[in-house]
Amino acid sequence: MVKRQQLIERYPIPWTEEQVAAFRDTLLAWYDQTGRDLPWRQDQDPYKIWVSEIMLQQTQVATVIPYYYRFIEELPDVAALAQADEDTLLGLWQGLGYYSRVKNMKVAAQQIETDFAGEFPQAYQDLLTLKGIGPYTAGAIASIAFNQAEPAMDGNLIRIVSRLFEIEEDVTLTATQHKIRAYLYQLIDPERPGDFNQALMDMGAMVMTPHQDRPDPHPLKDFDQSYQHQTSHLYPVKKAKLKASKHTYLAYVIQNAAGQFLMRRHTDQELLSGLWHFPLVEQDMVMETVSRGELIDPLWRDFGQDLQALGIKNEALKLLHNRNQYQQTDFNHYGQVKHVFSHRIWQCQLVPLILSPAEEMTDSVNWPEDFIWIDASKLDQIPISTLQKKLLQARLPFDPK
DNA sequence: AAAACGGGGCG
DNA sequence: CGCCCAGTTTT
Repeated sequence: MVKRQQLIERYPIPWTEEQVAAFRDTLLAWYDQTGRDLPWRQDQDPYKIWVSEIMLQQTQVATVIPYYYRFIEELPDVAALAQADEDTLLGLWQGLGYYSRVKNMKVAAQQIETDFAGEFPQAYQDLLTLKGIGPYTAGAIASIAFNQAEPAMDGNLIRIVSRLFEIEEDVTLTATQHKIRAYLYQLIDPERPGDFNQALMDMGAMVMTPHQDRPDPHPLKDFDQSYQHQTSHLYPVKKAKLKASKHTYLAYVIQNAAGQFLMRRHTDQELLSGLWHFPLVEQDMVMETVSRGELIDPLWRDFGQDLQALGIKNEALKLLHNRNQYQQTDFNHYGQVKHVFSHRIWQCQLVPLILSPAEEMTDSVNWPEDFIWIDASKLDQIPISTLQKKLLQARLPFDPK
């Protein structure tokens, strides 16, 4: 945990004191006039703040309100929650989702009884020790219930600050969140920290929304760099996460009569280039049952040329057990391997084949350099990828070790 | 620091 | 149905 003073020194806010004061006044004036009047804003009972914050983590305000009333009526304080039985809790939570969180709340209530003598802890660091309370909820309770100048940094506050200052760094990075937290430390109104946080939450939910396509004038526009430049829609900057695309592969485990495996070195154009693998062929759909042809054809389509150059005839490739139809369950028996790259996910289905000795080889004229037959005992002498190691670990009808 | 978790809501 | 969300927990 980086200390507050360290962060402020590392990231001084690029505003004058007058600007900061004007920002607070503008924000709180808007909140006093326009902010939402919500049930848990009636008083500063930390228990009620806590219950509402946990509920709001997962559901919209309108949905939470009836649940909130019911919960508080049934379990009005920490002591009641600490003693509540599981069925009561689940009943009160039914329909909200994330049921483990209400279980965490009961654990936290018991922590309050045992670790804090039943007195709701006030210090941010103490709040963090409670099950289910992380940085956001600890900040919300410390500021709203106990008037401490702690930011409640949720998605709303991150979005607003990133727009105000046009923060170009990826907000998913820890360093960027530190910078935003540092700015919030300097912005938060020490006189009304709870209202300050709730004002920003309301602003984020009602005005400076995520999909703010048309940058309307808004109450904070004079403080909003992204409004001045009409760039609000560009913030917050998030890592262009190439959503990992999913791909299915058949991994052919081909063994000859001598017990050697056929392996292929990936070319420069491929992923994992230079490393040796069982021949892999992408498959765009997985079928319930496949005929021999449906299983062998993809291999032949991609590598038939090479296999012929190796002296392998199509007919010499036999499915294990020599069956014509393969059920999906047969596949499961041979195992699958999942491999995750940063940008793609490969699901590999092992396909064990044997090369029929009787019609095994013809003479090879020009041996393709990218293919070898290799003894299982020598697999550790060639460079292979983690994926290939996983394939070797997968359940096979024969033991490659 | 990154991944796992989690179940309702959404396209 | 599969993906996404937004925080906490776990590794």
